[in-house]
Amino acid sequence: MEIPKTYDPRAVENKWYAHWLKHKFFKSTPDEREPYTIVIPPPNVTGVLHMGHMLNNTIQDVLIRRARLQGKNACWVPGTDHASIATEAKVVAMLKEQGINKTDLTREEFLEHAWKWKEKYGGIILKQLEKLGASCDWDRTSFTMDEPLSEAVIDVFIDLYNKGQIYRGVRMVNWDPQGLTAVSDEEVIHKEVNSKLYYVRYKIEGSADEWITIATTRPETILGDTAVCVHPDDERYKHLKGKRCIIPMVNRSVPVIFDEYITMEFGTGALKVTPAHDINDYNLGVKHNLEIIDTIAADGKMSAAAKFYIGEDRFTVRKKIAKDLEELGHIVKVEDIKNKVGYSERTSAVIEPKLSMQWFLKMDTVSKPALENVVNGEIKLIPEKFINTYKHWMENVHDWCISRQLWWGQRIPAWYDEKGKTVVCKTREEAIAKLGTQDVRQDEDVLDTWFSSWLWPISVFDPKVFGADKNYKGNADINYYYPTNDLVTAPEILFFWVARMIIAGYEYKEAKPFTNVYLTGIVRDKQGRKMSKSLGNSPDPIDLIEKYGADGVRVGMLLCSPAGNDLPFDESYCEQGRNFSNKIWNAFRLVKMWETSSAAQPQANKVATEWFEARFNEQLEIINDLYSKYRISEALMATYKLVWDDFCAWYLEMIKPEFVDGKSLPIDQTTYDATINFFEKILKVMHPFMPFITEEIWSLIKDRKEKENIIIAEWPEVKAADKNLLAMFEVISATIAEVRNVRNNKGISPKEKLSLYLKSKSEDKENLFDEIIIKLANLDKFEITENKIENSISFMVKHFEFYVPFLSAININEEKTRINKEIEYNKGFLQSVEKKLSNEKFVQNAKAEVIEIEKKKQADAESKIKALEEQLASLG
RNA sequence: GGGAGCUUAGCUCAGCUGGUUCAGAGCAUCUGCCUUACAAGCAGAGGGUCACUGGUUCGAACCCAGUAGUUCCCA
Repeated sequence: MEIPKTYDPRAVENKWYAHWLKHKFFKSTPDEREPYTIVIPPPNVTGVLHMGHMLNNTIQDVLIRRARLQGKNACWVPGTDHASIATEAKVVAMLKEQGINKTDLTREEFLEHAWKWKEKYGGIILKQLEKLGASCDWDRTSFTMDEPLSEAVIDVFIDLYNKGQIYRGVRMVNWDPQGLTAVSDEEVIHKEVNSKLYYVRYKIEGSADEWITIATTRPETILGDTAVCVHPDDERYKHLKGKRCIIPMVNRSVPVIFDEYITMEFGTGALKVTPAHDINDYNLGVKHNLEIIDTIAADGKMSAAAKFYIGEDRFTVRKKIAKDLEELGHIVKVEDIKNKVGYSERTSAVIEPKLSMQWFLKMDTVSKPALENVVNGEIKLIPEKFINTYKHWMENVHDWCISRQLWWGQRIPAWYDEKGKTVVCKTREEAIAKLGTQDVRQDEDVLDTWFSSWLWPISVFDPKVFGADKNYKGNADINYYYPTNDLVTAPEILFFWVARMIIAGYEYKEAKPFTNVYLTGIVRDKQGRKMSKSLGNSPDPIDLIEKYGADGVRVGMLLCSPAGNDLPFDESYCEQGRNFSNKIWNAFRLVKMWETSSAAQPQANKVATEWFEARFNEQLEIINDLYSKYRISEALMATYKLVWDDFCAWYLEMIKPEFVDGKSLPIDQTTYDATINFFEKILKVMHPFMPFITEEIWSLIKDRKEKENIIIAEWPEVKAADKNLLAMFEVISATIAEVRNVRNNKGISPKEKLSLYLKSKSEDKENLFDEIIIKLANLDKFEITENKIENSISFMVKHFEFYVPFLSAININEEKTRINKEIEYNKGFLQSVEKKLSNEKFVQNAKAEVIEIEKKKQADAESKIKALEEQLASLG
């Protein structure tokens, strides 16, 4: 059989993914095994796969595949969320292209278009996950607006309303003038920007020429001012008590009020108060009973109440009014200033604080168990540093604005009669009965998308949990899979989503939704910028997969992703991943090429197999431990080194048969069998990271039965590792490296055979497995000598002293310098050890073991120096 | 403005309760090799006053205080 020299992932990956699907290896149904469950953070239905998804889902797949190998009933539930704002915006844009205005459609017509859009484009991202190898149970694919899940959302709204946790009220909300909806506090991104601070003077009412100067970054809101506020202790303004001033342009008389809220040092110490357009001003307004004049309409343009610039955008007006005030003589000065401005997470529009009627969920009581159970470790955040952030947020949590002025989403089940009387119930019929009139109107708004996805870990298994029947015990799925095990997500949605899922878990299942929350880093480009579509600095993951193979990209992603740390992504990591694929592929080619013989197993091969067995067990234990701590990138690195260094570079080289007359000699059957067994084991350990290539090699390395696939194989068990053997191998490998070093330094070809002598009186060389050293160091002999060898290069490994004799004369001076340097180093070291040991306080305070160690260091250094000095003397 | 974290080799990161031959790994770099598994490779090597300053200690990358830089969260 001819095996290509380089591994080609393309054909292999499609083939195996189809095979896994065909045999339903990803499918999970409750049984007697231990469950291992992950629910996917549902990607946005409008989304296409980006590097963040790539990282996130690779980690989930690694965890799921390993659990599956460990014999657990692994269930990874996929799905998408309906992303109300983003999707509605997409659909509106699409309709616009077709010449249709949203405002010309009825709600039902619009939703019909939206659903069509969803059917057409909504599945793209899930298809892309297949390319990556994601082993989700696709039969369980959920969507937050699926009928049963939507019903669950409505049930929850009604339930919380009935419990008095949901209320409706006029509040200052974060208004997105582009999306034309309120957004929650968490959806506002504050950014520092360069602004101007305008100093504007207002005339004191009834005075000839007395003024009060305020400072503002938003002069366009002057038209809505209903007071000017100063600090009661401010000497500059004490005389204005009881006075009023005149708002320019609109010529409105407003009071000068006094409040300790004011920072005297900022600006002039006098604050203009616009209760309709600033949350702090709003609070002042409530306190001082001020008039509220809403001068900015929902679309960010000036309303009729403003009286000027009606219909013009707030930012245009900012420039115009500054100019007009200047002309009227009201501008005192203008300064440059840096201030924070809120932007909508969804549309990037500048958020406008706006008073409006919204629905809120009270957070104080429902959030209690969610705080408690993270602080006490019942739910673990990985890395732990996020507990601080989480705690801080939960302790200062605000009520959650859950209504959105959109059509795409679950419509709020609140009904009003013509007088505005409100009932909350599931159907119009119920509402009619309760309100006692046919004339009922349902609330126009929908619920925040997170108000769906906070139920996700429950609703994907059993949406009926939220139903009215309080005695409902749950279906087989929820009782088996819940609580789920791990959640893998980005820290940016810790509050949006994670915290709220925990709240819902305790509220509706009296149990946590998951045990571990693994928070990944943010994928950044080389310059440290977050990868985003708008910056165009993100590679297309699908292109990367084409180029390096899914296995290569998976490895590449994980190599640079310690938990919770951002990862500055670079394609070269994928290259490293691809190279790793190729390495294991070629190891496979080598082994596959061998023919076997019935000859007895040579001693060297026996030792080699025993060593690798020990090494494998030692490393597997480390790898298991790293997994248990969710140190995934380190588990990968340990796996990488086990495969590349230990298996390929050492083990295979040790047992590799010689090439004679253009043909490999056969290998003995015992060693061959052991090697295949090792190969299978390392493939299993690699499989979570590199599912495709491991499945391919697994299928080729041995005759397999139908459905005998690595994806459902068993994770190897750790057996005791022979510590002595491992220690001895350290000496062997160091010896081989020293000989190779001699070659390199002296410019001797690797093909030229050398001799090696060990200075020893005893027979301890036997333990050094001479055959292996002879083979890997390319020696013609390896012997014991009682005396030093003339004209040779010497080196030491531990307490062993070696000689490599030379036919040609060696440069004595060079050797002397080298040995002297080494003596010097060892003497310096010895000195530091002796200094420690002669320090009374050290001897008194240090632990006995530590002192023992120091004494051993002393003895070792002394004997080494002695040996080196003898070598030096022998050089004359 | 308040809070949290980070700063170790050119890059990305390890370094457990302070104590094994004067800090480890991968990549990158340099040198030599196209040695019939792999040049997407092999063999070897170099590279760090552990951000800075001070303190505690017999002993500090690790503990404490301060300074600087940086990231994130909240307002």
